[in-house]
Formats: sequence, structure tokens, C-alpha cells
Amino acid sequence: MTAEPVPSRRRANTRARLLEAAAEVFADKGLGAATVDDLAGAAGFTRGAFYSNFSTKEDLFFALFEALSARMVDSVRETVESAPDYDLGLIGAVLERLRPQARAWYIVQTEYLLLAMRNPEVGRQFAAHRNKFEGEFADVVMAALTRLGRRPTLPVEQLTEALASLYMKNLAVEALAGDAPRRDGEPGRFIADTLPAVLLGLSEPLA
Amino acid sequence: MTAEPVPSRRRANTRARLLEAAAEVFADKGLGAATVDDLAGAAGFTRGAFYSNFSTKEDLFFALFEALSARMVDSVRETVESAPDYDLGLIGAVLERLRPQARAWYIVQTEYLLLAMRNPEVGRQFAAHRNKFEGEFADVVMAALTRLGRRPTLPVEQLTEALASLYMKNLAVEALAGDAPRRDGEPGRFIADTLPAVLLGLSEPLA
DNA sequence: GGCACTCGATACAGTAACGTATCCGATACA
DNA sequence: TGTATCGGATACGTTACTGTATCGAGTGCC
Repeated sequence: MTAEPVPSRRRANTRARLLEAAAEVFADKGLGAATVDDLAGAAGFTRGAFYSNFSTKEDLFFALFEALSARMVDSVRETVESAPDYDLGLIGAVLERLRPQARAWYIVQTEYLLLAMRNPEVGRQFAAHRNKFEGEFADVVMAALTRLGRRPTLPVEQLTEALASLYMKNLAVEALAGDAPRRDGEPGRFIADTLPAVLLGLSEPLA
Repeated sequence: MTAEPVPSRRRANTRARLLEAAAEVFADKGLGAATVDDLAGAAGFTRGAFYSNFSTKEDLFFALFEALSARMVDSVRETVESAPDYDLGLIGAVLERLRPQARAWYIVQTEYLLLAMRNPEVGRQFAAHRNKFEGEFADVVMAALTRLGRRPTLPVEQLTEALASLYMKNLAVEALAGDAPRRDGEPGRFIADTLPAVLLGLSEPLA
């Protein structure tokens, strides 16, 4: 391992601002269309600052993905841990908590997936990431189900995958309906109905 | 309506070759990274031919999406109509039939979705497309379910959405596992197990 | 089989983004 | 407070892609 060059406070701050701005830029323009100038400019810098911190825009993109993933997992964990009790309402609480970050996360995650489908190297990274992510998530699902007095009728990993893919789909549907009028905070019909239905339909009472 | 300028045989052929080549190019490079030169070159033409037939690469992209969608729907319909009888095995037959076109279709569809999330105008087109597509598909699901002697325990549209999103997810998983060794023609564990389970879990016997 | 015209090839200029090399101000440290 | 180093800004040359304008061969038609 090469010794890390000790990042200064100033440098860390610049990186953070670049990362934060990148979420918006990538969400709006996409990895392909976003230019280094867009990314630096959105953070209030010039390209000089960018190249001083990242070697390519893909470099920044991957760093952003890491940061967003970490924030998503933390949000879920926090919500679940601070829940007063476990019932189907927990699903709504989690969705509500994820909502503000959902659009950017969905887009970045999806573009990463496309990249992974095109490049075996990226594909391996992506798969590793997702296994870890879904493993943690499967534990949460299993715990919640147990507290509900139920058990899955198929391997919990598959149930989790099903829930996750439904949630992903819902993110897309919600983002698409962005212009359609809807009451603030309402989690959306599809997910509110379907997620619990699937959760119950693919599980059975314990006893 | 302006009168269509009567496309010559030569012209139609050029368009078709451009469309066919575009599927591969867009799947490999993506809409953003693909250049007009890539697209024309892959079809054996120069940019002159491209600009004579399409005004922008987005133009070609949308045309490709239409073509691929039509082929997907046709494939499903043909498979279902020529099925000896309706049982859970039909799912496998449909998947098998879609398989060769699946990767390109998934990528193009996903990039279209991203475009739709970023541009309200495109978003409306996309939504219209999907409503039509999923409407047709819901009919097929309902018919199949009826012949199986079952009925959905939630609105058939939601069940269809669930199945579709699982299938989409599976497409991604399969494409990612492209390098992993697997027997030819095997439809993949996830989808083979999960799809029927969901179909049964979200429906009940008729009587 | 000759003629007109369509359509794809070629050539050109303009533009935008890239990556680097250099400069200068800010910051840390003594 | 002085000085050395770090980090972001600026300027530059290069490359690659775009879109149009023009040319010439292949095609359909009589």
C-alpha cells in the first residue's frame, strides 16, 4: 500500500463540494453528457480544481456512487432503529426518509448499472457492491418479517430482491410523474399498495 | 398531415440497416457516448447517409426504441398464441423467446427511461408508451391466470407491474453475469424461481 | 438504353471539450 | 511575521465531433 498523501482541510472541503454538486449535475445531464466544466462550475470551481482532485469524470462518478450508497444505507438503518415498533407502517416511514435523496440515487445507480453491463471490470465492482447492499437489506427484511410474526415462503434473498426491484421501479414511476399534481408527502399509490401486498403474499404466519 | 415523400426501396433499406446497427452501438456505447460516425460506420455508411435519413442521433434512438418495442410485443404474442396449453411453463417459453433481444432492449429501454426522467416532454411520450405496453401485457397475464384457474388478489395492473419489474431486474442480473459460466438456454435461477412464486403468491384459486 | 433525380460520399469550417503546463494567491508552519 | 508549499485559476494547444454544402454514382422510369 502506498502512503496516503495526507489530505489538507482545504482539499477535503473542495472534494466534498465537488461531490455534492456532482449529484445534481449527473442526475440532470447524465454521465455521458456532463462535462468536466459542468461539474467544476456547479461546485463553484474551474476545471483546474477538478483535475487537482479527480483524474476523470468517471472517477468522480464512482466516488459519488459510494457516497450516495452509504447515505442510503445509513438512512434505512437509522429509520429502522428508531422505529417505535415494527408493523407495515415501517415501510412507509422508510420510503419517506429515502424520498429526498431518491431521485439522484436512482439515476446514479441506474447509470452505474448500465456501465456495469458494458464493462466486465465495472460489472464485478457493481456486483460486489450489490451483494453487500442486498445482504444487509435481507437481514432487515427478515427481522421485520419475524416481528410481524411471519416467515418468507421463498428464500429471503429472493423476497428481498423482489421488494428492492419493486422499490426501484417505483422510484422511476414517481420521478416520471414529477409534473403531475400530488399531495406532498404522499408515498404514491403503487408502492403503498403493492409493497405490503407482496410482502404478505410471499410470506405466511409463523405458527 | 403532410404527405409522406414516398420512401424509395434504396432509402428504406438504408434506414433499416442504420436501425439494426444502432441497436448494437447504443447497447455497447450508450446514447451519450455514441457518435454519428459510430452509428453510420457500424451500418457500413458514412455520416452523409446518416444525415440524409435522420436529423440527430436522438431521432434514430427513438426510432430504434419503437422498432425494438414492437418486436418484443410481437414475440410475446406469438409465443403465447402458439403455446400448446397454458401452464407455468409458458413463462419459461416467453423468457426463452425474448432472450436474444433482451440485452439491447433492456439497455435502450433504460436509457430512454433516464431521458424521460430528465425531460418532461420525453417523459410524456415514455409514459404513453408504457401505458399501452403494460395494458396489453396485463391482458395477457389476466388471460393466463384465468386459464390456470386463479385470479389476482390485487388489481391485475399492479400484479403485471410487479412481474414486469422483476423481469426487468432479471434482465440486468443476467446481462451482468454474462462472463460467469452457465449452461446455454438455462433461463436463470432467479427468474425461474421467483416469477412463478410471485404469480402464485399474488393470486388465489378461483372457486 | 438513355435521362433525370435521388441519395450517399466527400470536403470543409466551426465548436466544444479535453488534458497539461504554468502562474499566483492562500494557507500552514516555524 | 516570514517563508515554503499546496491548491485552484488561467491560458494554451490538440482532438474529435458536429452540421452543411457540394459532388458524383447508382437507381428508377419511360
